[in-house]
Amino acid sequence: MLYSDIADVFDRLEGTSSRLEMTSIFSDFFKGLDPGSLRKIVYLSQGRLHPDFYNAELGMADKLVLRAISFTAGVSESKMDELWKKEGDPGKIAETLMKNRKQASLFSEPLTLEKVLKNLTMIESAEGRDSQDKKMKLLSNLLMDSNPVEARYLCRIVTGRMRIGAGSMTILDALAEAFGTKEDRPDIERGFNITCDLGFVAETLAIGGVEAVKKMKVTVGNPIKVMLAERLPSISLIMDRMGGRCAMEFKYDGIRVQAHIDRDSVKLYSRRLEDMTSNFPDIAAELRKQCRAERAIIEGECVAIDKDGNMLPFQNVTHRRKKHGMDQAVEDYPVKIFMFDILSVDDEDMTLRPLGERRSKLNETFGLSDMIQLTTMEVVNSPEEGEDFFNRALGKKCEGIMAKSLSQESVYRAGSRGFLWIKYKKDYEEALTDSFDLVVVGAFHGRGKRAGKYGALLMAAFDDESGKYCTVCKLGTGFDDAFLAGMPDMLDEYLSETHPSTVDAEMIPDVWFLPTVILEVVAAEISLSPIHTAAKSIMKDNAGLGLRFPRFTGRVREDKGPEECTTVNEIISMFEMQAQNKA
DNA sequence: GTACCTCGTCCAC
DNA sequence: GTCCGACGTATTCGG
DNA sequence: CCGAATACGTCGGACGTGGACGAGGTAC
Repeated sequence: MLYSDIADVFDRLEGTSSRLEMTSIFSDFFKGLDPGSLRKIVYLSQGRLHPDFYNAELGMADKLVLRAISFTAGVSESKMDELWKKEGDPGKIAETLMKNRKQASLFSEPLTLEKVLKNLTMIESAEGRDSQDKKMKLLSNLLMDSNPVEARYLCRIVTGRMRIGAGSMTILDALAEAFGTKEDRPDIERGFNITCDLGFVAETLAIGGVEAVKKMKVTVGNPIKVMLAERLPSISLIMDRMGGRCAMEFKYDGIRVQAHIDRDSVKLYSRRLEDMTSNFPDIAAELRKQCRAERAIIEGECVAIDKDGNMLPFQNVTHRRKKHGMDQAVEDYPVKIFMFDILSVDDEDMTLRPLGERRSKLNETFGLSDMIQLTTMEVVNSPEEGEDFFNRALGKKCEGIMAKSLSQESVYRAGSRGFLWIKYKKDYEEALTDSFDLVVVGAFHGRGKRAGKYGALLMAAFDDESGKYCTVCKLGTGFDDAFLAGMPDMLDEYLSETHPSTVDAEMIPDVWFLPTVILEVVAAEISLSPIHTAAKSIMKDNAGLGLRFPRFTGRVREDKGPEECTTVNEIISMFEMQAQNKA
């Protein structure tokens, strides 16, 4: 099969923003494919070579792809750099350079799907000495034989950013249209949610039709798409939405784990279905010990604790995400798991049962211990009770709460975000959270749909002692299109050719500004930062303070001069306050 | 050759 | 993780 | 009563901090 046929379809998809049209483009294309190719093409259309959970990556992203393009087209690194800043998309750059080249290579053969897959697979498996060069040349080898459109999507497949506007949900629509009817769509989606393998679902449909997909079962050992929660900005809105009554649960600040217990083997999967068994061997063993069923799938949150069993901030549990020296990490960073759901017990699918039933099943299936606990959960009947519960959650160092519907329809909706579960954190309510007035000291060029604009800003607080502006975060979300478009007008008059002497920064932006413009920023919390310079080495050696989940509130503080912005001292006291509240 | 640092990539949130 | 915008569909409004 | 306007949910794609790790470079 010719790769150009596939690239042309991607090109047509990118040309429309209508999901209905994308669906029919995909579905027409799918119908003509043999099942094996279909499977591979479905992966490619998502910028992948395998399903999400596949345990190997290409190890090639923007920078390495740019190197491959520059090697292929014979363009200097500095020219590449300039193009990268302007275009914000390696695919576009490759396309343009392929258009401009004088002559396609003389003996070039048309690229086939097989050839593309072969090289991509080799890129994936290259490792060790000179592997970066090898990866680069394997991609270059493909680009050499590409026409401009083919080159665009080769680069995008490798970086995993297809930018065709069609994600897995659109593919599922198309699969239903191609191999079934609209009524089959829920069954097909469920097939995806319990296998997590879009290509496999496509292949199964093409071979055995909807009947074959309906036969797919929740299986211990195969990760299931996790259920996600919607957000709402206040407890009372949540209670309205829930019809005045719901279950509330502490929302722990750790890593979500889906545990598959099967006789003597236990597998742990992350939210994005990566295998994390080796990272929490203690949890895996203890779950087996406490599980009274032969087989089960449960979900919980793994949280780091101190020696007294008190919960620690998120940063601690991330030390468990390592490959080497796990034994030491298990000792140094003890954890607990708080279980909150059960998806299967002894081969009985629990996902379609209502929440209450699942919770009782969870209770009766597991014994508890220091390491294995249940999330704190209560039935809440009014906003006041909800507020009270929320405050108790914060007191226990939780991030906030999850509200869960108690209706009979409250099933485990694998793979979807909906109002059956609603999360609430303190920083969702602006009145409850501290905001920061930070000065813009630099900017980064945007990528993709922000190409040619500033994609993010470098933000700083004022340090009265040194008289310098110290960085605390980048800021790249909360901007609407108008603000994004107006940024150059607002900022460019303060452009500085060099790193301003008044700015203390280790992170180097694409452009510098003289500290002038102040924006209001909210964040979830303040964390120790290895890169930001505010309060450097004051709280901890070689660490500064940074913001977690920073976003723009939409307010430009034109009323304030730069020296009136939030100070480093204020951030230090907020950080101390935050640590105190949690102790 | 080794020890250490930087850069890029990936993934948890 | 947060956030914004486009689309599609359901619901309400107005002639 | 029907077409137009509005409201709402879904989906996709921008962007954030921080830790770990592998590759590659450099200094000794």
